[in-house]
Amino acid sequence: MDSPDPSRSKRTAFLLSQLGALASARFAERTRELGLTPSDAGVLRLLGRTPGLSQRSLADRLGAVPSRVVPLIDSLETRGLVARVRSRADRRNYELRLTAEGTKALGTLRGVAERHEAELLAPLTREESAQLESLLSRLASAHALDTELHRDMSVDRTTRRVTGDAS
Amino acid sequence: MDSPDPSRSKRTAFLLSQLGALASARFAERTRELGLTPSDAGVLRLLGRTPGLSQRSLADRLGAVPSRVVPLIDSLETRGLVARVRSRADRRNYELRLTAEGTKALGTLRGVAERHEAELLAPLTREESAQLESLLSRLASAHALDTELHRDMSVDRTTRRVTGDAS
DNA sequence: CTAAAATGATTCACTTGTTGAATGATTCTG
DNA sequence: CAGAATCATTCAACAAGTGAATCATTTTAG
Repeated sequence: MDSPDPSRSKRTAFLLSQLGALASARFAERTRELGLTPSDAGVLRLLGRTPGLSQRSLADRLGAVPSRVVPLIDSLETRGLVARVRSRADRRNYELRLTAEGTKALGTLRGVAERHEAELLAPLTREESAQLESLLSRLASAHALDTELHRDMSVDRTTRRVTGDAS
Repeated sequence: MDSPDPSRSKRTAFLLSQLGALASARFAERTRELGLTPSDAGVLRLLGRTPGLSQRSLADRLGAVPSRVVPLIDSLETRGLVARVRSRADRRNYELRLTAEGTKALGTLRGVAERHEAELLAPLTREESAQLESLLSRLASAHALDTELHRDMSVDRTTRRVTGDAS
């Protein structure tokens, strides 16, 4: 009717959403076969990189709320993958660490992630994959989706409190 | 420990998930300001392209289950954006069409989608954006994420029924 | 040093989005 | 015409996630 060229642009964002959903769904399938959720995987990865984290800081780095972390760690602890030990320095919080089993699971998970990536990028050549990664990487950092979710961003918590008072 | 190069590859899929989630969230924000959900937007877009669709075929193209389509259309009908008229050929199903208001909303939505896309791709040059679209496009079609969600795929329903009997 | 504020973990009630099974009306098949 | 299939609908159930309230502990201020 009014637009002679509906295919020009304006579908990249849509493709990004679709492919992102596909990637997430496939990854979820794969982790589910290991008895893990994607959130579980995120926790293991984070604790592998930063042992001794408290639930609060884990929540921050995960972009989650503390009350959500509780059942997450509960389940991992029950299955013997993560251990809660009270911090001797500050007995309010735990120091979360991977158990030997947890470390093993993390290893398995890395393999899964690699196969997942390989499958997803199979239609592209090595060069194209590298190009894609470079482009996505730039988008991610430009949009402040840093390596982990909004890293520290201690502003957030403050803001939340302040606006909480204001409303 | 065992891997000397943790940054080699294997994060493209992760980036894709993250950026996809970001794109979806931003789009949801924008549509919410119009009083629409992303699902609403999908329905309007589909009915704009294919008027007279039944709820069943709409569900198929949306990748949703029919019972989910009911409240979706209910809400759009209540707001006067979509009309249900009984098919004279087959009085079991409706023919769904956009009202004048619905068509207007679809127009607004197209503008929103364009601004959304522009904002998302702002960090890239025109060339790079085109490159990205090309790569994503190839990934999408290679993974059978065709323009719309799994197009017809009448196999799906059959399979579901068959495996339902088997289990 | 002690009272008040802040912080970490936890619980709980609640919302939201989604699903599968059962139902009624209509149409198709043999 | 009788039975199977199909469309729309309702409903109960479910998972994920959130915010508010609570308790123990630590920090801050007077």
